[in-house]
Amino acid sequence: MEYNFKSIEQKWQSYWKENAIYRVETDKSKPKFYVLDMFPYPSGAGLHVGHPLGYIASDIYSRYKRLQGFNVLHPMGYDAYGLPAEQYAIQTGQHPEITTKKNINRYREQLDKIGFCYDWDREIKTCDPEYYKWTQWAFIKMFDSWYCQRADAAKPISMLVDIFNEQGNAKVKAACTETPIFTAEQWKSYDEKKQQEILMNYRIAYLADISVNWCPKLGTVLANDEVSEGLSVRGGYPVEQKVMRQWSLRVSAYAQRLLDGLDKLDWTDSLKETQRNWIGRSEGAEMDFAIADSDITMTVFTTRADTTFGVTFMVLAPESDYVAQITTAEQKAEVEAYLDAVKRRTERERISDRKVSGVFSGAYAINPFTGDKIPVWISDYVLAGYGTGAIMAVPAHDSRDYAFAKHFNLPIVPVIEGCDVSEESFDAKDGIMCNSGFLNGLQVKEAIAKAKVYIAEKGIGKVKVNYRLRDAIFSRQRYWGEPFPVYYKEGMPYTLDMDKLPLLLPEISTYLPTETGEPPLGRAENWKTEDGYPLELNTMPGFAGSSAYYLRYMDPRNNEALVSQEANEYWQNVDLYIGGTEHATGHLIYSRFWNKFLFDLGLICKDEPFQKLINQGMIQGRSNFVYRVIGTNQFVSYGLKDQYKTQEIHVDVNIVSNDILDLDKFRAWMPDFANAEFILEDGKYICGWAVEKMSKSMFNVVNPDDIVENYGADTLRLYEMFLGPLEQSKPWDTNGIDGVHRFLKRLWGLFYKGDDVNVSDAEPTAEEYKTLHKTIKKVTSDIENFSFNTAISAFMICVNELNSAKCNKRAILEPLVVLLAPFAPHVAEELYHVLGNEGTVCDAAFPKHDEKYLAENTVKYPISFNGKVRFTLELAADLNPKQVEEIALANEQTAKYLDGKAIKKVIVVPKKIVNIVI
RNA sequence: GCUUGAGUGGUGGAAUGGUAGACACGAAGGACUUAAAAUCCUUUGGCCAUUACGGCUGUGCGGGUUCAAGUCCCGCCUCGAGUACCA
Repeated sequence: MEYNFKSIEQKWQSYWKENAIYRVETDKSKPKFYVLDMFPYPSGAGLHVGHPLGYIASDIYSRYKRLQGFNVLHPMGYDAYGLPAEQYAIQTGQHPEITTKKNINRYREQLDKIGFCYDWDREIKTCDPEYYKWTQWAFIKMFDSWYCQRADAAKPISMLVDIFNEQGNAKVKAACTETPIFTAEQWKSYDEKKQQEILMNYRIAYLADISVNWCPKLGTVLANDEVSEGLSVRGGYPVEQKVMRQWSLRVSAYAQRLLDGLDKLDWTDSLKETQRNWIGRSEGAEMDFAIADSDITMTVFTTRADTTFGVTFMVLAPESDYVAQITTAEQKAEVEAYLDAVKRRTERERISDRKVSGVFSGAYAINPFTGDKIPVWISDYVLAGYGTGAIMAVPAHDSRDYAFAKHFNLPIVPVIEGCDVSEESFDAKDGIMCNSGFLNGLQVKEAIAKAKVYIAEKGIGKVKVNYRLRDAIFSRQRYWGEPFPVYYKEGMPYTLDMDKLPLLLPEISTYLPTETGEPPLGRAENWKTEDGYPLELNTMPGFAGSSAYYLRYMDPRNNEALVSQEANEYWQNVDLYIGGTEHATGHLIYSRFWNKFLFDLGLICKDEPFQKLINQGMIQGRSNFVYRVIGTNQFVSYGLKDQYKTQEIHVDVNIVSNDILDLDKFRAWMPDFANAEFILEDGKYICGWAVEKMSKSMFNVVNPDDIVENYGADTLRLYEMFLGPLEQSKPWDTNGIDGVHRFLKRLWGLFYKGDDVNVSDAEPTAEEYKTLHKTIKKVTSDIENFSFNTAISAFMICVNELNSAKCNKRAILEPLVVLLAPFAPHVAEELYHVLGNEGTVCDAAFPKHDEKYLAENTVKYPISFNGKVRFTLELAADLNPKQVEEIALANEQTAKYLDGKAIKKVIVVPKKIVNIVI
């Protein structure tokens, strides 16, 4: 009987569905295991072959764990809010909800064909009011919380109010926006508005003035990605930096815990390192520099207090408040012109561009160590968001300061002995101090410590730990997002009561900002509370809904809580999380922050959400090209193209097979090519190819549906995994898929003779057992290591060996089928029943290998001389290294290769190699 | 720029510091077939040999450590991802 994947896959997919095979319930009798995929944003293009890569991997692992007796939670849902649906709505007028629903249905259809073991009863969508009720709830909790640094945890804001009432804020240690000191009496004397303003400085969700990329023409804020050279990518309109009042989340309060938490996680070192660098802890000092002839002092942060004697100028970020305070009348015009120019550059352009620019403020500061008067400059290489937005410049020992000093001819004073700063700065923290008064003669590290002590003693500043991690901007001037559960009374924000949640996203006529530049929600009618207070017009960003979604899967239909305590205590947190590395510094930081916040409130039991994390690589596209002879309608084959002047044109990879173009399909592909003529080689048109991003415009998108249609879901699953290591990015090339499809056919062939099942109950031979058990061993360890490609190779080797041995014995085939079930569940299920089993292969037990079948009698030792292998000896496996050495040296071939030379040393690596050093 | 990862045959890739190229695709040759498809067998890094179960060379580039390096160390080159409002 033929391997009819279509009927098999249909049959078992409906069986699984009808019998709810993959539904999962809390079951305290079994150990739990939680496997999660990063849920997708349902884009209009549907799934391409790259999307399921991680899902297949997690599916394999889930099925594996299940076969091992775990109660596996493996849910799926949709990150349904996003810009593309809104853009589409702006263009077409179609409500984003309709677009999103349509896309979700399409995704679901595509996912279903691949045979995943998701428990779809737990599906969530971030745009579902039942879900975003809890996103809004979490926001309210953050609004109602402050971060107490003594407890190192978030605490209720009511507790803070009590403290203010009793003792003011002098003794409060909080992660907060800088707030003047006040007493209890003063606090009580403040009116409601003033008190709210102060509390805002402490809230974890707070309003702040933030500089953003504002496009007046589009009436919206843009991401750095959406801006290029001062113009919006969409439309090409001017973009400027504008300060706007935005909701923010005090993520920075958690910087140290986010850093420390990494140590306990089972993530790759590189990902942890990325997060560490993103958080960017640096220990240094804050120092005050007085401005000459004024009572202003400027505070800077530095990690190199030791180099203060080398400070020859100061630099302010253009956005710094100090700029307006210190700029002199003479320099005012020049400074303003510069600020105006800087307004047109995004932060990223400022960071990556090495071109030096800046302007002198006219003011001078006093170096607190030397008493020298040094000029204060303004330049966009200093960022307002990091440190204090002002730096002390040490051109001799910082490359950016050096470039600036060279460009503007500012003095460069080295403070480390013997370093040459004529060509470049000396950035290393190494050497002995000079030109540095009381620090002279010290090692840099000692000098850093001594300078810090000096600064503290003299009251010049204080020792400080600074983090690069910034608070998350949480407002979006968009329609398609969660509305804030916030209303305004006398200009101050208040949150809605819980019983008013969810606050539903209102209908509006068009999805653009209003004429007055308000966000789209400004168009909503009656967008106010029952008491008539106006509601917030911004919506929440994409990461709002994706930060705690993993908790919701534990208890997705709970109306009383995000997750019940019982469900949370059973499922704990995610044991295995699979997703792309592009989320390393976004989602994976926000989620950890959000989770720690909920943990502080005692609502969940784990302070880290994702115990183990695997980043699957990105699947790139493999594009094909044809070569048109310029000015003609002739297309020349790849090998002959150099004989002509040609133009390279992308051609749809779906009409190309093994780089050979299907000429008729090509003519039918586009009207332009209907009359195409071809210059062939060997009667074929060979296409060129390149690896590029998979995208519609490159015509290199491969749809998983087509693969399933032509080869079946099991083949797709195996091939995606066979393509290469899970964590590496690699190009998709359908060409190799026949290999895994043939493997399934061969496996199938082991069970049948003609149309009849032909499985023998005879006892397998030792060889056959060895084949089986070595496969079990290899596959098991490969699954544990997420090395699915080599596991599939092991299956192939196994089937090839069984095929050569014409082995059709049940005792071999049955464990093999169960072993394969995580990878190719449909065919495994079918063959499991062919063997006469009842129920489902999902309830079988994962086979264990038995070492007794794997024992080797002999070992082949390569014998090498000075590392060069010359011949091989086959020796008994149970010899010890000494015996191996004796036999190897006594061998006559050894004597031949020694050629009378003396032996210096013999190295025997057991079961590996014998190396003779001569 | 900064952070982070990758570079091995015609292609995807394999290799706890121990015989580089497993497994698979493709290609070439052969068997079966009227023919094709499917299936099966053989060969397949390069160069030189073919009296041989032979020799040399070879993992982006340049150095180094080691009896032994694709693997470890130092310095480069190229490509991918992220860079805070794409998701």
